[in-house]
Amino acid sequence: MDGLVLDWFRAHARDLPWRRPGTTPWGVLVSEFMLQQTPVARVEPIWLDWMTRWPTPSAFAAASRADVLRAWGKLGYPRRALRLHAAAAVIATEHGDAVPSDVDALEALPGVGSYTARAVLAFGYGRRAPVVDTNVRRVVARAVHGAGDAGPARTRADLADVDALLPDDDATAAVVSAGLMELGAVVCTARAPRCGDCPVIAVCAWQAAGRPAYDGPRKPAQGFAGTDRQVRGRLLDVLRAATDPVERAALDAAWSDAAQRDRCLHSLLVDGLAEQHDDGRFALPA
DNA sequence: TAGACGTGGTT
DNA sequence: TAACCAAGTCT
Repeated sequence: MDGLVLDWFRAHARDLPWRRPGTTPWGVLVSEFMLQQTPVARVEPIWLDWMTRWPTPSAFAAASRADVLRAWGKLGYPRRALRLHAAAAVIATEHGDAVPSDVDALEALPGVGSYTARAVLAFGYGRRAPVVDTNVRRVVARAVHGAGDAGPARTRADLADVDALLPDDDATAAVVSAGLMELGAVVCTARAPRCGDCPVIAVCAWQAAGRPAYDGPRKPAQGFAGTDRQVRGRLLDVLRAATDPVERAALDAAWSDAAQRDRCLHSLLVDGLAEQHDDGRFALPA
């Protein structure tokens, strides 16, 4: 299966900015942070701007958190921006401004988990590493296990499944990893897989089984309207848009439920996404 | 370990 | 239209 994925990817890979020659491991790390739970189309312009502005970890670490959060814009989950900022500081001071190239050092960085660490190894350093994201888990669930979808993560088993698909050679394995993700992203999609365009259809266990429907547990629907996440987003939007610290009244206007608003404002302060000045006004953190 | 954590496009 | 989905991590 790896050979099929390899040939298909070489012929059909999307031209994404962070895949272009010359992208540094730092550029890859930035892209992976931004792509956590966020679609490619929304990441592209922000990533381009980011790399021009902050081409190295140390350059980025020197920026203020307010500048970082404004540059992050409405990418979502802004705590990722803060974690990337903290990770850059560690890289600059403890790793000589070079993104680590071993799993343990990478996973020790804030905001870097099992997926991101291996993605950096594979796409930043051309190394053989089982890269397991939601796309790859779906591809493996179908093509290897014949299931309709992936179901809950089985971390160790997922890593082993993907590891078994990778060729020995580092450079080739890295491309296969990119190919498996690409396959899940553009062909073996969650809702309406384009099996007619699939390079592994001849060896796909799901296809062979007659494409049975997924029968495992469904992840609970994640609401948004009315949640603290929405309120935090509203409050942060006010702070991002303001050039000067804002009065509490400006934040009060962003959400009518006072108790929820206060709770969310407090949580933003605790998370380091906002701060209160001595005069009582609020702003993005310095 | 289940749930929190942003945002917006698609079906 | 409401629900689903998008290159996860942390607690």
